[in-house]
Amino acid sequence: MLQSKYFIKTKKEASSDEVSVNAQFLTRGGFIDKEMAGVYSFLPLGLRVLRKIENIIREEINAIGGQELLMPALQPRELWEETQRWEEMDVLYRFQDQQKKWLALGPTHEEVLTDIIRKNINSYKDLPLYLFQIQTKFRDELRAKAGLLRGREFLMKDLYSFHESEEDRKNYYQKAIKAYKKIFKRCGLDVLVAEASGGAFSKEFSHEFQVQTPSGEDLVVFCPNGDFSKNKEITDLREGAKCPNCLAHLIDVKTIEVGNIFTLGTKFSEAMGANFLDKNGQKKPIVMGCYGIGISRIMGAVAEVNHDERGIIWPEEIAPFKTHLISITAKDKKTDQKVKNTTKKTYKELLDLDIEVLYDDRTEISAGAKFADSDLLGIPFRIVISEKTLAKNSVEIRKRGEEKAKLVKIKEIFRKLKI
RNA sequence: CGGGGUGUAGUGUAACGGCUAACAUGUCUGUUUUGGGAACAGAUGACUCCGGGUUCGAAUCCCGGCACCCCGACCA
Repeated sequence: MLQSKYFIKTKKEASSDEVSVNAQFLTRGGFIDKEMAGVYSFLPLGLRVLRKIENIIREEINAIGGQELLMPALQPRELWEETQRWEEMDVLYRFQDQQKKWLALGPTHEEVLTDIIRKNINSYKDLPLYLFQIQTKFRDELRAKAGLLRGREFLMKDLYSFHESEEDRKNYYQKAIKAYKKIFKRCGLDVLVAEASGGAFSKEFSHEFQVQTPSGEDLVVFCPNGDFSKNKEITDLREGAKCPNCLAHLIDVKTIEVGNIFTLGTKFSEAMGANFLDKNGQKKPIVMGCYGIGISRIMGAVAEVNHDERGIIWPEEIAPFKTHLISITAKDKKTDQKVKNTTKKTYKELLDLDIEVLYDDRTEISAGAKFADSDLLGIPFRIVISEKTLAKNSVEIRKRGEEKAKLVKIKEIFRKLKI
């Protein structure tokens, strides 16, 4: 991608009404654009990141049997009344259409999917079944805040599982935990898997996937040995208390919740009449589970956790590009032509090797400005080609986040980047 | 929803109740420059959030609204 043609407008200064780190860097880097409180556009650069996160999730959920579908955001009031949530859910966007019919904008999709299931599933032979979607959710938060961390409109992956028995559901729950761990690892996030309240759904605990960071809004108490981890809302234990399992001292940390998995049991299937016939011809409610991941929130969380004073440091798998190729103009025209030619050639070779590259081909921008932009964008590898490097028949490669750059032979970089 | 704060060119800031609302940055045109946000010259860009009021006179004071941010509550 040629940077001169690409829609990236970086900003030197952050807007004063955004305080959170993720909003500041994502806005300054031209990843997102704020439309109103808790509502953002994803600009081309930011969308690349979002899509990468999406694809990681898609791959891992497919790997545990998930089948992707897409449900409507626009939903009828009647469906929500079946589960009492039309009145109960405070964050539900409700509005009337031209014919004065009440509609909702989906904050979650248990109702819609349970409706689909009751219309289509009747037999134990169709179970288990795992359906998921990646879709924009709408929640009327009284206080949207912290950039992408708590929006009123945000991208989420929601997976729902349907089972014959509670036992089968529990097995799948464990599978989901494993898949989730993989997903977050690939996104470059270390997560704590914390027990939390089952909410309105269940007396059983749910599990939250929590990223540690001082800017988090949740509080998790955990054991450094890894055998205790709970959201503070369900425990009285605090920092310094002894771990009930190993007696080590517990630690309090602030966290951002990036995923949460719930036991639904038969709450929705009973309320909405989603039943199946078992082997003995007995009619039973379908046993359900649900599993969410905040995709846009992951993007924000990564920025919160992974940055320095100059900008974001994207983990490789979700970076908008793998390499940032920069050429620096030389004084002498002939030399400059040589620098440009070498850079162009390198650019083509990277493209041929399917290595995603953003080529800063802008000519009227100073070297310093290019470097500053590069640090702000946070692309994992920066390759600089200039008069200096060519004199040594080399190019410079630097990993974002590391201070020192290395001079390597041009051919070397392809080998290095292939890893 | 309770509490607090802030609204002035795209962005960041300034302006005693009183001249044509200033400076920086960005953007555009030229010249020059290119290893850490270069220099000069010129240009562009604001119904000072909206509505009312006080006043000879309001960006500035008062009232109402709206928007945004922060703390708390809330968070399938």
